[in-house]
Amino acid sequence: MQDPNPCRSAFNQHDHQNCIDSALETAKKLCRQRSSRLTPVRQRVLELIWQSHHPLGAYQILSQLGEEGFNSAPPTVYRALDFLLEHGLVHRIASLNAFIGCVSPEQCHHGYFLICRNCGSAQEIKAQNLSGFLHQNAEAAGFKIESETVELSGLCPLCQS
Amino acid sequence: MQDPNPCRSAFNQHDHQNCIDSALETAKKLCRQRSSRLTPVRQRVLELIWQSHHPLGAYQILSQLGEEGFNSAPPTVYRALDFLLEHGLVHRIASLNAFIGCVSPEQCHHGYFLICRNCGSAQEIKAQNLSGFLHQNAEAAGFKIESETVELSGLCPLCQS
DNA sequence: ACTATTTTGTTATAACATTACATATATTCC
DNA sequence: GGAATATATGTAATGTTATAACAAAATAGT
Repeated sequence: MQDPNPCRSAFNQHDHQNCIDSALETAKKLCRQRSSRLTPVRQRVLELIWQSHHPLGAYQILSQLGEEGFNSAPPTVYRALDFLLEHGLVHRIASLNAFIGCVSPEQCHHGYFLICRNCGSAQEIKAQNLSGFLHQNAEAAGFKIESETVELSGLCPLCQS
Repeated sequence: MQDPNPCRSAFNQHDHQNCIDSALETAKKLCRQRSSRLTPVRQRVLELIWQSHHPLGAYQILSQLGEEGFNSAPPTVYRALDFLLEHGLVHRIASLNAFIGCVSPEQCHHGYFLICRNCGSAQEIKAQNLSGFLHQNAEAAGFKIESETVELSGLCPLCQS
């Protein structure tokens, strides 16, 4: 299956506008399919998140919304984020209390992340067999995994030099 | 190498007092070796954390300290936690904003966790090859991992039935 | 147009964490 | 032992992240 979103390269130069456009198109398509409403605030929050390679905090998003004339009370942004999370359009990064766009909202329900501690950029990775490996280990303890949080912090290629 | 702490079974019955005692002895030994001071507050925080199989939030710990006559302003507990974290005696679980004892403070610098969404208990697991696997995947992206957050949420054996 | 559902506005507050500066307690070295 | 230094704690205020509760508005289905 082909990935709909080219953005697997937060650490490399690329035309990110493509990623944003692609993410929005996918979001619209999914919401149409599910007859969910991608309202103006929700769409704008998704755009703001995609425009950055740094995971964005809720209050960063909120202040942007405020500048653009949207309502800027916390529930506004948290509701939009809840919606986007439920639809798998964004991920929450627990170790940062921040949000990042999901590169394959049609399939994945978890995300594995590389997070640069120096420049703050983050990239979702595929790690094909990881889920199976984790489930295997959990099974040994009789545990049934429902959601996976894998956040790897360190130095991105650029920040190593 | 033998594990100094028997507590690898938050989801099973066992004499947890042994785990607590063992953790405290190890902590004292490590601090002696490093000429760090395991002061009364620090030790009490470590005990409180070990007494629970549920990861404890900072403010839960704080209110316990308060009841016992310790100072109960936030910095008190956060300082103690910082100390314990630095020495690898406890882990922070990012997805819960909570803290849990480390079962092998002499070796491990990361922790992999199974967290029951129903009863709230959490268990650290070994997952031998996981770190290597993660590093391999990161390397493919030119990324250098420094710390690993792996938190697996789901149902523990007891809560599945 | 009427009704039910969903979404948004608004106010307040809960939960988690840090800053800054003062005070006290240990440790070191003479 | 006593002064100087380093480490740890006390205290007040504030910063940051997230939710609760209820009212109003917009939308969808009939």
